[in-house]
Amino acid sequence: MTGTIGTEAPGSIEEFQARLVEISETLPKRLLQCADYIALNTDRIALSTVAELSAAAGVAPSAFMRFCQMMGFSGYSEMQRMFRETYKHRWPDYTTRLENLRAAGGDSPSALLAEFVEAGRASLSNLATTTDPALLERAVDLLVKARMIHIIGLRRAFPIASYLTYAFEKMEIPTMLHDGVGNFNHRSALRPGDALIAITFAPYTQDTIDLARHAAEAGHDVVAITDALNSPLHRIGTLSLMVSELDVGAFRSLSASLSLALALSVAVGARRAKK
Amino acid sequence: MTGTIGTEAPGSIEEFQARLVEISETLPKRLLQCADYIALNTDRIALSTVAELSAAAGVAPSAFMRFCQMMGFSGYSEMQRMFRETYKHRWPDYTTRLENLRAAGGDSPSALLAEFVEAGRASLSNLATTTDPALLERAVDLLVKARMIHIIGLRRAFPIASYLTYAFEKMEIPTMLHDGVGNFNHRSALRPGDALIAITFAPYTQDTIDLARHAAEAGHDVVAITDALNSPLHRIGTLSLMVSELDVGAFRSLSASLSLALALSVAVGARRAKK
DNA sequence: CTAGTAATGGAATATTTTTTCCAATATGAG
DNA sequence: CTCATATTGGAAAAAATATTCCATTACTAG
Repeated sequence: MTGTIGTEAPGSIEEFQARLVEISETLPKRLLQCADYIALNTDRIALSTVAELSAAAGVAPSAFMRFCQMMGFSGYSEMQRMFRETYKHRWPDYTTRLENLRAAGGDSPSALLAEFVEAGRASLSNLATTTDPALLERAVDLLVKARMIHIIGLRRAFPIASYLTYAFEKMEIPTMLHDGVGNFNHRSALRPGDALIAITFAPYTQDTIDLARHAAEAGHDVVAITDALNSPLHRIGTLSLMVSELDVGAFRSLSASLSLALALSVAVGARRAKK
Repeated sequence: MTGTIGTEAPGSIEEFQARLVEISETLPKRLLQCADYIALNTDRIALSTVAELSAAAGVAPSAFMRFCQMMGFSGYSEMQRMFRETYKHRWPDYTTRLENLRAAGGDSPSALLAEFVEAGRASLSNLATTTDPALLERAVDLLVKARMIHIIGLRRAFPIASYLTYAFEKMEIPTMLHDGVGNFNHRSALRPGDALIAITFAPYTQDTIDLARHAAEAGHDVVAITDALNSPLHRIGTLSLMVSELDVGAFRSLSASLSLALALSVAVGARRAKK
């Protein structure tokens, strides 16, 4: 038996890679094959079985098994678990985390700020990895064609609606924000050729849904910005853009939603300016 | 047996999502629970076991199994295989995906999105490292004491002002948003013991500065959220919190400002609830 | 209220995947 | 060349996981 005992299992991808380099020096042929393959295909570990990986690396499963042990894990499962956990942790559960914080008496404003910053960063990464460029492109197309752009987003979605309005206004694109002031019903302001951007997140706001439905039935293009597949807007809208944002307690940082909205509006502005 | 036969299994995430929406209409309670959970956590399928997912969705494993069949798969394994295959090709790795987004180049929507995402992430990191915990703490103190919290933030700062208002409202803290609707001047609404949160970034909005000055002169506590030392608010406010946000072209992502605002309001809410 | 049908949860079974073990093979020192 | 030791591959055992089946419960129409 070759000495492996006494070494801790890597707890992060960085540690994993460090260890990989370290042991590569002293590995026999077959195990080196494993190491080389893994060095190039680290990200396959989370999704593949030993059988698949060993076949791809050109070694027997049992050899691969030994490789895992040389890396400091008890076996393949433990190694895989590390990777899966890491990938899942991109999406931590903030509600419980916040409760823990509070329980530990750490609900100082700066601790809260740290949580919001974290949540915001995670939401942004997630937005970058899940957004479909083609869909975004199509949304821009619709809005470039529109004679006038109507915007609705109430309560939690209101900051986004208002920032969109600000951005369009600054680029001198005809825009109307349906803000509900005075409880006036402006739905008849939608004229042929107009488009609507509707924004709502769970729990969905009825007025937003109503206007979106009305617009869709009247034949307007409706670009929906919402949070999930089962959102009512998804069924109504001509096209829906999905943003999932992490909650911290009962609140959402909105970072991702705002970035998406802004990218959308600036792209529309740029394309219009070209004409 | 309920009719499922004859439907092809979804072969891509898009098809999967379409089918999910489609069947959601007709699903019984438990299966709907599965659908709702999956709608929000689609990306977990590739990495989790039925046992984990069903537990997370709050249903029995067998119910989850039936859900998979309703989706058109022979079982969970087949469904999972579809996701694993998809992810093998485009693994949601932040750096790679960001490059993909950028690849479209120029002012394409996805390249812009990448810019905003990056700017947002950088601004958030910067916020976390530059914010002074003691200052934040003092701001919270001021606001906890206040009889009523007035909020002003116009134009570019309006989304932040409105989200603050939303947050305070949800926590049942007496709040008034000075939004400028109808050009009414609500400055006399400031009563003894009230505090003001004033938000403005360069180019500074005159109305915001005016109200802040008025409030300060009348002896109210003014918490300023602004962008630089030379901001007029900085001289006026009792206390000012600084956020520097990166620009993308002429626009700002607002991620950092919103996170700061939210942390502030939640901290105030938490402290008030304790009393 | 009742019968009939659909939905549900849990336990039993089947399948896949991991892990261990051992005999066969290679390697290197003397 | 030979022995001692290290390495390897395959097959059997163990563990984890998916899937089916069925008794029980909840609905619904009459």
